[in-house]
Amino acid sequence: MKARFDELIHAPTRLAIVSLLAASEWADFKFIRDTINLSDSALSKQLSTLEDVGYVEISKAFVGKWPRTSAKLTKAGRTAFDQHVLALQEIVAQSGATILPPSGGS
Amino acid sequence: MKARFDELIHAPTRLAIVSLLAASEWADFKFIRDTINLSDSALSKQLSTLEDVGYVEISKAFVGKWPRTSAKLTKAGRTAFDQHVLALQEIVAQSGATILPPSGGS
DNA sequence: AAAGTACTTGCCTATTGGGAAAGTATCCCT
DNA sequence: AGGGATACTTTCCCAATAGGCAAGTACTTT
Repeated sequence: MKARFDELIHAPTRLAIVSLLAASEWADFKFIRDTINLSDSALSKQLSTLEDVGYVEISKAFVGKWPRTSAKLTKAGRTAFDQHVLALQEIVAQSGATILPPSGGS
Repeated sequence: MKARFDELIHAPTRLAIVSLLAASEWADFKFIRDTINLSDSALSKQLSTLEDVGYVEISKAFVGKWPRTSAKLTKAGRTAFDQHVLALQEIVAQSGATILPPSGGS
């Protein structure tokens, strides 16, 4: 896998979102918002951004009577994340730190 | 060592600078500039920023007749970098990736 | 004297991220 | 039915940031 630094993923908030999604299959809005401690509007915008570039898939389903928005990494999103982690590995490796790549693929 | 995400270090350009400095004792201006491919002004400003917060020490010496500006991580800078790497480790660990901390101290 | 080295500083602009608040749509409660 | 709540989305606004360019500083080479 080729290492590719991804500015979009690197930004602190999106790094938190994407790595959270990398750990879970589907994560819903409230969970993400509360986990990374973000306002509704900020999260909404970041998810739209990530969706626009094809890194996340958004699902809007009704659970009972209530709408629930969930997000999941797309294959492209996971690849970009994995590559970004590799890029961090390369950058940080110079200092003596080592980053091992994700063990789980998509 | 406590993990602490550092926004200042996280920014792409400064992450490149700091991890470069983490690998070398002293690095001089031209070397950093050419390695991370930055303009003089941009590097100058970033080094000033890093110096202002106490993460780098700047040395201005004359080598022969020519001035040479060099930079080195301070202890605080190295600590902040190490802690930031740990913070990345924690974030990324959720996804199945593993980051090992730097092996070499200051 | 003119030009080059080695930066630094000021000016400007483009982009970004986030909060606040209003908007949309639906639902629960009284 | 009206009021408030849930679950977001969108608009408005602002503050911070980064980088390029150009000018400035200080000294050297030709």
